[in-house]
Amino acid sequence: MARTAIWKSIAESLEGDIARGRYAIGAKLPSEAQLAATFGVNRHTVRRALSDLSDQGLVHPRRGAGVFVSTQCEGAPKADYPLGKRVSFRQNLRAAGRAPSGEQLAVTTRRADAKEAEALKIEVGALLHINDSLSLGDGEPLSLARSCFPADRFPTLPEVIRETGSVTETFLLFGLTVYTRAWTRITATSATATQALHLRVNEGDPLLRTVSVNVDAEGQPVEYGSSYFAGARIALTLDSAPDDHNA
Amino acid sequence: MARTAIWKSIAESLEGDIARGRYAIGAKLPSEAQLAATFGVNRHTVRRALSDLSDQGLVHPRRGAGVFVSTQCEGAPKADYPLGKRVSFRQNLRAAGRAPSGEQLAVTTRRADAKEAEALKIEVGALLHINDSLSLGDGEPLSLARSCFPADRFPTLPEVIRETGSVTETFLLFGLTVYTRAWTRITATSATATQALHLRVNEGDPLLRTVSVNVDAEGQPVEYGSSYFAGARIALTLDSAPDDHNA
DNA sequence: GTAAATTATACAACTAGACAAATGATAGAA
DNA sequence: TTCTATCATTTGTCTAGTTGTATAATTTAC
Repeated sequence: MARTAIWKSIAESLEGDIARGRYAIGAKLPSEAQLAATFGVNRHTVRRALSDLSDQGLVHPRRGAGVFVSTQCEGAPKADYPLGKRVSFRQNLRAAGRAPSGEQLAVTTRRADAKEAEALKIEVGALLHINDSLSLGDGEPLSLARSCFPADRFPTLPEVIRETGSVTETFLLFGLTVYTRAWTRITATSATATQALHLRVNEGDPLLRTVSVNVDAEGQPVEYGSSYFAGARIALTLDSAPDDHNA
Repeated sequence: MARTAIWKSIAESLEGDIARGRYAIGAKLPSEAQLAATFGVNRHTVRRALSDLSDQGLVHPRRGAGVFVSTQCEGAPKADYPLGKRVSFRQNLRAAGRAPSGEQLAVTTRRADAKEAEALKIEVGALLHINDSLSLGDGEPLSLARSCFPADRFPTLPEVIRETGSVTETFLLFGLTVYTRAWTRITATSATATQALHLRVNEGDPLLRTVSVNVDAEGQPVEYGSSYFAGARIALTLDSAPDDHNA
């Protein structure tokens, strides 16, 4: 009788509910057990349907927590992220037509190791402020970033960045209006379990890793940053027009 | 295929931080709640990780006080991120498909699809010469490159490039001495079976993909290229020194 | 009859929330 | 100063709920 599979009709039903706004973006669907009860089927059948929605990118499950709506329609295109001399995450995203937002993960202070010291041209063991954050575009996690700042130059940075939540604004409050990217290194890596969790991708999925240093007008390093981008959602772009695409 | 447990990934991360000296001996780790927030997991999952470190003797918890580092971990060297060779972006450009050590894979001619036509600013269906090549450094495969050229501008390109094996030289023979990169897009992908074979990596390993267009002095596109770099062996670097082309 | 779809069961991994127990800091009183 | 009470923070423990995975039995479609 059922010429269409049960799971498929369930998937379509849920898909309709999501598209119709019955479940808002970010909302939690009823548990698999509940759905199974209301549809009158086995939990695995519901899981098959949810797996389909998950493949489409409509929902995103979190073990132990539930299944959450990620977007109302599928197939969002990759966001272009220009790497120029002046890089502002928020500006870049707005230019790409996506609403930027950020999530502060941790602000810590510790001593610099050799690599960090070299990049920032400070002494090994000098104090660093470190800001870990997750950046989102349209609610989708795009990049996981760690920025290191020399503490002697930005002594009160932890409080400031906790308030502003933005590196650009923080620099502004320290009177640093002009800074440019000195260099960037780009590599490809695989997502670790925790990275995958934050970026909402699967473990082992390809990530873009950028490591970069920003310098002020005098060429003094002010930020040493390392970011992981979800490879499926972001394309880094280089316009090698010698110009500054700026404001 | 059992994924690595989240708690294990967290344990490894903390272990690395301790080994790297981020947390000194006797230092107090962030509270379980803080760690849970920064890792984006439940406190119990962090506790599972800490319990592992505690079993290893790396840390010791004190109720009401915190978790403290007991010893520096000597085992588990935990290679940071093997960035591999550092190849300057310009070198990569020269090397991409035109290094003398490169290996010619195939030269074909066919009609342009929509994307290629747009990139090269030619008609869809116009003839293209396509050069597939593999470039090596120190005998290691570094990148797998495909370059597309408009056939009407370089009619005899297949023979020429087969002889020279170099795009730069080929351009030279066509009287094209000055050309610059118009733009580059960088994404992360997973290696397919055939790509893995050529690049001598494992299927599914992360790759860097660059797509770019070279233009002549008049801004006319002359080459549309796409390269796959072995993510573990290559780091693309961007020096945003004031735009000097060439050395 | 066979293969696919669905059900059934069990357990592992993770989340959520609540509460108890120990600690560290502060303020006030003797 | 010294002691004490208090409070916020932190680890320890417990219960319950949710998703992930593995195995096997049963029904359904062809």
